[in-house]
Amino acid sequence: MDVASHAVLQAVASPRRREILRLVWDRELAAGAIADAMPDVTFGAVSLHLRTLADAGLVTARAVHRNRFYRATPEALGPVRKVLERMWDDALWKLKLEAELEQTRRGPQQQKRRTRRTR
Amino acid sequence: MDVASHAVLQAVASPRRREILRLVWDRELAAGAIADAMPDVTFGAVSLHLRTLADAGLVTARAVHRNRFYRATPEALGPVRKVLERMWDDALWKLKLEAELEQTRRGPQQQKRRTRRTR
DNA sequence: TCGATACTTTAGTTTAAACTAAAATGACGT
DNA sequence: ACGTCATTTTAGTTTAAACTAAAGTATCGA
Repeated sequence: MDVASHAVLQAVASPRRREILRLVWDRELAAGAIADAMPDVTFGAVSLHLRTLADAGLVTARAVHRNRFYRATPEALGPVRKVLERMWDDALWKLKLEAELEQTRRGPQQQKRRTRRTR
Repeated sequence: MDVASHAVLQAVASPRRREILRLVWDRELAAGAIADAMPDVTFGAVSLHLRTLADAGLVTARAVHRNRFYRATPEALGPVRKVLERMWDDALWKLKLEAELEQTRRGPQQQKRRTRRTR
């Protein structure tokens, strides 16, 4: 599980981002048009989701005049499919996971397999 | 995108749960053994993750004496793979998404495509 | 160069997720 | 019946994500 695949999994885990992804799946659409298609959320929020999707490689942007046209890059889902398929036989997965976790560790302060307090 | 697929995507989006999933991918393991393999998190936290994974259908539990043995059910990843593959041509996906979003909507209070304030 | 348009970024708030600590549950041995 | 063991659940806290409002950036037309 590399960093890129993690970003893709994170991206598609959000219903909101899947909604956006669906809109630009088979056509190019300007950021504003995407926001208009989602009346319950602000333009700013949509823009942030687009950035998340772009960082994951799930969409690409093309600037034309003042517009930025977004479109899905379905190829990006390929690697993830493979990750899901190969989880079980990837010998390095565990090690990669550990490196990945190191950045978000929190760690317990006291209790760890605590013996029940005699009351 | 049905509820079940959403649960699976949510479940595998977490590095911690992928770590657990990896541990029980090719063997049965008791909840305690899983917790022991993850020294930086409490038993309670592991148990909650196991529940999330079980709700998503990614693991199944088997009770033996006082132990509960968990094991991954790789078949559960099949539907998700298909979802990722078929996103683009699933005519119902958009409608399903809308139903799915209705439960987590927040909605803007004022601003929506605001005309810039004349200063 | 000024103002409008199209979008992005920042700052701050609210909501949800992850986690800990401790109490609760349930099965077993005695 | 009681205590212990393995695990789950609850309650409360911390961290991260989603969102809004507003400011910032860049491009275009007049």
